[in-house]
Amino acid sequence: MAIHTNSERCENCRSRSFIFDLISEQDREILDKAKQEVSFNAGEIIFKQGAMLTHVVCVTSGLAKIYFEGLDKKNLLLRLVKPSELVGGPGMFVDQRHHYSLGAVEDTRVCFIDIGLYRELVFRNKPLAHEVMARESYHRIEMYEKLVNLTQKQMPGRVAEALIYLSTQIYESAKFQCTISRQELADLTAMSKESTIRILKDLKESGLVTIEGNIVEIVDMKGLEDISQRG
Amino acid sequence: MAIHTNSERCENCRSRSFIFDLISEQDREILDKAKQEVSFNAGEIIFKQGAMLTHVVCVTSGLAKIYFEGLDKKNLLLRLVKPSELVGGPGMFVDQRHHYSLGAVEDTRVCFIDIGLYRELVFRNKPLAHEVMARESYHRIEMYEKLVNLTQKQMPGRVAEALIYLSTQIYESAKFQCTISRQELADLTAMSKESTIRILKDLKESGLVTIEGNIVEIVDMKGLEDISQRG
DNA sequence: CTCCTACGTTGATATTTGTCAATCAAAATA
DNA sequence: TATTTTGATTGACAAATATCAACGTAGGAG
Repeated sequence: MAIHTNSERCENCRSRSFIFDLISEQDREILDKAKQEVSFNAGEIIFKQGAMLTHVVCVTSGLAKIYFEGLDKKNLLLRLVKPSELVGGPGMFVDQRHHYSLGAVEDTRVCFIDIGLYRELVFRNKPLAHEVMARESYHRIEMYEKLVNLTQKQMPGRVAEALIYLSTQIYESAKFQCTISRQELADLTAMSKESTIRILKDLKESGLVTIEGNIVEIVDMKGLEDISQRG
Repeated sequence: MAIHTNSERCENCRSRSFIFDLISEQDREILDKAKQEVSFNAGEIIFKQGAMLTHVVCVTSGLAKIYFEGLDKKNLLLRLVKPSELVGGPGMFVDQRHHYSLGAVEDTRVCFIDIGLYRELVFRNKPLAHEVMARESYHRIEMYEKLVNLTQKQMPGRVAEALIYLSTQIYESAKFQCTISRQELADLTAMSKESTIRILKDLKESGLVTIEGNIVEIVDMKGLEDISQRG
């Protein structure tokens, strides 16, 4: 972990958050000066469930995971976070604590934004307030769907779903280097690492995907969607 | 289902929503005139997943359930809603659709509030906006916990958890008449009806609860909490 | 270079959980 | 009253899934 005081100006940052474009000129100036860019190595924790929520975070490069630490050290991977995405944390308006952890999957850079400032920005800029509300709601909808996936689908459906998610939402390609580990894939689908591996093997043998180490290619997207939907 | 045009004034309603107390005098007047009280019989649907989101709903008497309709007609019961609780629906700021259904568990009365009006109230009254945000966030936190409960605990833990929830949050008594059916209890814990019944029997035989039909009494709360926490 | 550790993989086995079928009781209907 | 119908219950069984143990492999530390 290293702090970069001389980080880029938001204005020129290709991974800046949507918030920058929904606030006043003056607020942009303030935000630009206040942000703190920090880089994390793969595997490091960016913020930790239970800790005080002092900042929100914008990922500027790399890949991070939002995960919930459950029973017996078991983690539930809620979603992955790509550059330009803002991670707030629902504790912001509740108890000033983090209710999940954020960890670096790959080497990752993030900008920290003070929570007090962020809150002010939200209440000072109506377009931002609308957008924050909409995104909050959107994530809640995603959550319901995740809940159904994990409780009503069995393993092949969940893994198929996860592969589609990785391909379309995260790596944005039918063929991708899967930078999350098998354990993390297991945490994403709420199953054991061994079962995850076995299902991957099955999908491979069915000819729906090819897998060489962590290089994954979706060969038959239609077939994969069938499995995902059937459950 | 029957419409009551001459329903009580919000001002005198003991089950009015928190929103009434966070808006201006004039807005209270407007809200009072605009609301439409409707009563539903047990089992009836108040609004349906997928339908256009035209109103938010405040439960004024009875008991309702928020549930997600998943695969193969299987429902996931997200939470129960008591009088004075407001049910918005996350689609409000997204796609104007309901992303879950609301159903009457007992005979239930609700007030419908036009979504356009509600939105205006939220953006016109800052205290309300804060509160709505806070509640939205709170539900999201609950969601994470539910996700862990359902994916990481096994059946006895889930049922114990559900009974504690019913006792402390819903019926507010150690001994209560469980007005939700075994099927609904199964939907709440994401398991089959038969398994739910078996676990209830186990808990009864362990002396943690007594169950006579739908009268449930928690005898050993500590023991129940242990089972719930252990998973 | 070698050891060590973390990750991936596989097989055998045990546990958890769901499904199916039958029965019973209570409530609704005719 | 007789008749459905619905919800609750139980047992037997099958399917899904986790756990345990063993082994390989690749990368990092010394």
